Amino acid sequence: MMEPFTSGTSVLDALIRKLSTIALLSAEEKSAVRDLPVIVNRIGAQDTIAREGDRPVHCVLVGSGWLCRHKMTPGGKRQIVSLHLPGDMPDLQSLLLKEMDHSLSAITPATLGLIRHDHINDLHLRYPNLAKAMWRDTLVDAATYRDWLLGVGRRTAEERMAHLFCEMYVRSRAVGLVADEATCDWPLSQAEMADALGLSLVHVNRTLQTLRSQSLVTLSKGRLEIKDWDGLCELSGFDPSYLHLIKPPA
Amino acid sequence: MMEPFTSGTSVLDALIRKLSTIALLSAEEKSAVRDLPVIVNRIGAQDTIAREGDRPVHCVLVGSGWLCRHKMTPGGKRQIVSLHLPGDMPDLQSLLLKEMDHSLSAITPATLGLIRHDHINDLHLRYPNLAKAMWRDTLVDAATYRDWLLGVGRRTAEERMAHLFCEMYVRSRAVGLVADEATCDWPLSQAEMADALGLSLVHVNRTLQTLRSQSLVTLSKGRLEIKDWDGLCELSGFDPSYLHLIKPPA
DNA sequence: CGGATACTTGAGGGTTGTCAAAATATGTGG
DNA sequence: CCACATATTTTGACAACCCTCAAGTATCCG
Repeated sequence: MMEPFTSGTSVLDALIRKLSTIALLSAEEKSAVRDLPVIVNRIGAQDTIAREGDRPVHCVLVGSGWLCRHKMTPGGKRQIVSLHLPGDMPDLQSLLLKEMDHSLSAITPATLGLIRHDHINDLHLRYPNLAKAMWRDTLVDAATYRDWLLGVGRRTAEERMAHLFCEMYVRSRAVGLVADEATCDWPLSQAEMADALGLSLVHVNRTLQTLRSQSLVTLSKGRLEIKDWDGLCELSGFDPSYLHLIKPPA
Repeated sequence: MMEPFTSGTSVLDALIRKLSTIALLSAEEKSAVRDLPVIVNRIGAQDTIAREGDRPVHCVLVGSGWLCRHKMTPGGKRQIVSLHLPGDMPDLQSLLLKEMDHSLSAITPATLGLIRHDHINDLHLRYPNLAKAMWRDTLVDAATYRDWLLGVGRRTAEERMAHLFCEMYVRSRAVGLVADEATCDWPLSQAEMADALGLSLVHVNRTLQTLRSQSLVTLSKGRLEIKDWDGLCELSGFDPSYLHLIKPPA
């Protein structure tokens, strides 16, 4: 499923594919992205890439695998604040926010492209439209936070979980990770889902069972299968406009 | 407390003051901001400035008063996702995200400066450093969302409320709205606090009483008085680094 | 095959929500 | 400046959703 990258080209292709879901790029801009100097790195599941307080000098580009950003309370309770798929640059903000206010870790084994800040800054000077595309990417991130806030604050456990399934499925499909029509990767353990949804592990397990019993989804062997898309959307109130995709899902 | 603005100069001064809390601006850049064409507008408490689905052509700059961004579930439950003080540009993202994915409303009567998108774009072309400052502003916004997510997901009602008091007090002070040492404006009704904290109105009332009974804060006549700053920080686990202020609070 | 991880189930309790109504504050027109 | 209407805060009672603790079962992986 995840073939190794021998050079940086394919991780950069993932970036181009991702940016193309939210902005129009010219051929010249695409080739400028492909020419970025990038260091390819592989990391294991659960490895941490950057911690709260760090001052990264690279931006991380996801080539394969899922990543998450998370924060902890002083009491040790963890909240996952975002999930990241291939093509995402989960710490683009470190370009301008020097000190990490959260941590970045791998959910699965992952291939990363490390791109030095100065190379990105240089790219932005030469291609202002790419700077805009990346700014827009951080704004879509923020829009996603807003939606998660609405979920954690005002949606029931069932609605919230259904909504997360909808979001990750649509995002996976947007970047070409959905081959077979109604399934996508789902590498999150129930404990990780709990941290992303602001629920306890036990309650995640029970909520999942009720979704299964309504024949909305199944989850097994790291795959999510959506059995009733309309039902899921109906239940969760999912509306993809907050993802600001250029080509809205069908 | 809120004197009227006869021209756009003072609303733009608020913007300069705000941007200066998160970025260094040269004298030339400041005067370029002051020269922005701006339409000054006054609105009443609870008025809505932009709704989900709108496509604004202006950015809104807060001159005086508090604003909030909010979203609703299909079932009609509301979540306030951010609060905005004078100097903030709460819908800067509309420059690049054409369609609003949330609504923007006034908490109090407010003075607004409306700045056309093309004027801001033009400013960014001429002063790339100002573009960076504004991008940084949107990233601090995102950092604040992350913290609110941690709060709604993993903090108790008491911790969450105490944390909000800490945040708004520090932000008020950063932009010069704290004269007298331990108080600031607090125009939120308990119903609005409920929507911001992801709690019910009744529970907000009871949580507030326990904070009061611990002599941590008092709230009356639209003012917040902090009686025990260290206690509040201790209880809520407040750490202002997520606000990314250039000059951290004392 | 064995140990670790992940998932599942049960029981009971606590934080928070809902409903309803009373008390207080706020605002406005006469 | 008062009187009344309205909004806001407060209180009580009860229920629900979700959490914690604890233990058992399945699954993965070397």
